[in-house]
Amino acid sequence: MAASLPGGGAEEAGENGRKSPRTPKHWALKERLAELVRGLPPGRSLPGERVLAVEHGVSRSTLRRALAELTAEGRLTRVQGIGTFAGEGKLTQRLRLSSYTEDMRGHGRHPTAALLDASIGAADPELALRLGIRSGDDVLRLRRLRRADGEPMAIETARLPLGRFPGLAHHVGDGSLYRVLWERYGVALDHAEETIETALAAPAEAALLGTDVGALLLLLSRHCFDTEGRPVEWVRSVYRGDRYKFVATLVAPRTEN
Amino acid sequence: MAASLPGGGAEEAGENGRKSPRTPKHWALKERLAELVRGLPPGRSLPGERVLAVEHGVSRSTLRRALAELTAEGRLTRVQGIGTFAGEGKLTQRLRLSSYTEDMRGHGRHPTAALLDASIGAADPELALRLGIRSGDDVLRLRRLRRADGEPMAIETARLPLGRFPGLAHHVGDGSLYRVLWERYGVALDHAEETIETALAAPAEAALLGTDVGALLLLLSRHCFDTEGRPVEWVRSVYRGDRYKFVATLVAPRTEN
DNA sequence: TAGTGGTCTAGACCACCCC
DNA sequence: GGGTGGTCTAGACCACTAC
Repeated sequence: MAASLPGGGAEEAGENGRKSPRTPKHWALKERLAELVRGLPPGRSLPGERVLAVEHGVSRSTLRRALAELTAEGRLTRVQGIGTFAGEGKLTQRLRLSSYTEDMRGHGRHPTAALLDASIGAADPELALRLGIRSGDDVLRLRRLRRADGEPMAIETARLPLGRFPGLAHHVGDGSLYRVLWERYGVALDHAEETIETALAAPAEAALLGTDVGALLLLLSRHCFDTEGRPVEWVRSVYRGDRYKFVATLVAPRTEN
Repeated sequence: MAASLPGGGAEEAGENGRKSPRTPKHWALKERLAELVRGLPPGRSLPGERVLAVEHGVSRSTLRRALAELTAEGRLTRVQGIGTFAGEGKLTQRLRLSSYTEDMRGHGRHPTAALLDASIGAADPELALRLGIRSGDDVLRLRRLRRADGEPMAIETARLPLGRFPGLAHHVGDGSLYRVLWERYGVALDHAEETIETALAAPAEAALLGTDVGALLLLLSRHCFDTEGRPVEWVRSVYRGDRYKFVATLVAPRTEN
């Protein structure tokens, strides 16, 4: 199978005569490969880059750009030294307090959380504001790597005001932090403000998540409050954009027209 | 100012002797440029690519990769034929039913919505399932381009079952669709399920949004239901990932321990 | 050693905008 | 014409994995 792609030049007249947007070669190639991948079962391996480039009549760089886009979309998985494989599709996680474990179980996946780091530091002014403490106060920083069936999925960095939770560092493990807050300190979470945006993987994150540097991430920032309205923690989580999507239920305001 | 970057080769011993992740040149360069951009007011222009590449002792390709990452993060804005400029930061939109207009006004922005297309087609099996109709039934497809202060921000494609809303195509304009549904058909939205994931800009989307092909997007899919639990519309929206973030309020379940 | 993917380079050429 | 950013190429070299 060969057949080379049309050049990047303008062509094809859209409806009405409105000029259609230019389609770069890498995008046309991406769509062609997407069609190919669609017919493969997840995990099935593809030919090497050099072979694919020749087969489709493009340079390796152009081929790599198309593959990078498919990888970002979760349609391919690539491992250095091993090969390129058909992707597994995205997992859906509900946007709510304390949901990772249940959602993964709901998908028939085995979730684990490894504590990467638990350290104490001083709050900078911004963090102090968020946690309702004074700049310089002690803050406990917990860093976890979440996996599903052993596959790295997300990095979660939580920060809590240590003044409210003395000795907390000795009580955290791989289990539920919220359970510890309730059982040892009598603090229950009430609500949180969570923002979602895109981000790119820094080298350290890429290493932990097993992605390339610059890979697409979903960045979730969660600001949690207890039943008295006091801030309890500030969590920054990055999820693999190629493996995750989030779902929320929206309710119409009562005073709707 | 010059000083070239360290090569991509392994080096530097991290703390403890744990091997630190390799930092590619483009990432180191990105961080260096990010520092530079941080000191600039939004809209301030940067030197051209060729100049920057020489200044930092890298090839134009590597420089471009660093600039692409900064652009994806919203820290730079680039326009072909014009130049590269410091970015404006991200806007925050609340995740709720019917919020774009109010949220933009809340930011002091002037929101507009242009109707790109209103057409009638037959539902494919998947869409029919979502809209609670039979495959092949008429579906109204509405496509809007949303802007803030004239800047393209999102493309919204809504699909509604025409059987429930006869003549709807003649009553839609640039105003609120939900208002029309209520005033002419007595249908009020009750709730929706909204999923959020990442996506890349196809050529047509890139042209409308003024981004490059392959630019980072946030893809929101909204499935709306009326007060009787019947599906009312299916909306697929793509927002510029470099300009947007979303925020939701999460509430703890009552039975939380 | 030989395969895989990942990085970086130098240079050609194109599309777009403004003068 | 001469500036900007965008695409594509050919090739060198690196890092990782398997045998």
